[in-house]
Amino acid sequence: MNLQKPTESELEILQILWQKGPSSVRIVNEELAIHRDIGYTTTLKLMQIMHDKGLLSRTEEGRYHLYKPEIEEEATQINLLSKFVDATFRGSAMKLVMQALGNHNSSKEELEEIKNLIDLKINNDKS
Amino acid sequence: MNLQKPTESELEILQILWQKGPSSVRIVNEELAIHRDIGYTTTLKLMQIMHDKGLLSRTEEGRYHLYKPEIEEEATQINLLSKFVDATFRGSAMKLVMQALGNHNSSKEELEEIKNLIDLKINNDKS
DNA sequence: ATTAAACTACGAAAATATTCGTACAAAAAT
DNA sequence: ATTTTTGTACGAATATTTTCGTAGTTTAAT
Repeated sequence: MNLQKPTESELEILQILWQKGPSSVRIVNEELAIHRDIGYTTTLKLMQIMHDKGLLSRTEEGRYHLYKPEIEEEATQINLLSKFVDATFRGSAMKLVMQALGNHNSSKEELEEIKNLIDLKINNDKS
Repeated sequence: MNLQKPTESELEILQILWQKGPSSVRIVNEELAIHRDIGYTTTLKLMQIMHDKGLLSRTEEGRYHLYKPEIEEEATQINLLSKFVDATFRGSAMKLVMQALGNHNSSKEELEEIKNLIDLKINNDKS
């Protein structure tokens, strides 16, 4: 299995690929360039490294390559979240949740959704 | 203000100092050494660098130094959390909360506490 | 009064991560 | 047919973070 921690740059690239689906280096680079200064060959090199590591697979489409993630978005999020909770909240997921709820505006609908999830958990624990 | 992102090692040290209060390099090093292999001078250097950056202040207590954090635990958590949500959950704090609730066992009491927090938020938004 | 132990300071090596230049190949435009 | 554009490959420079060795100072122990 592949549960190594991607670097920050790698995560940026993964996000783009998870969002847009299999993409060429050019597409990814254009997306990255919206947020920061980055050269084409830098993106290329990063994606080649990720390919070497097995984080991305690729297929030749004519003269360019299409890259796609080899790790799943949700599994990766869970993995990173668990490390983040340990490092930043000394393992207290509850503390993190409270902070997240306290510091972000969220709609009534979202909040109700979370309440439902909690009720579900409470009821599950009963049985 | 000081809201630069501490490195992983720096965060480990901050956690120890937040937890145990002002401490000497030796104390911090002993704590770090529980979890991983690390030499005394490595910890010393890290703490000196953090002092240079203004992350830690120190007082001479006889022949050694007592270090203490110059940034607050909660403010730092909020700062890191916001960056983490952006990088890992593309800004969706709700997604993060759901994952955190879904993947960590938490007591009925804690869950009730969160429900209360949510109700509070919902009512606040009404007024 | 020597020696050993517990410190700090600091340069520099090692490990990681990021960035980019240059070389080269293939396709598209002129 | 040349030139320009759009790709890949890859070595190497930079930047950042982590690690530690060595030197030197002060205190404690023999």
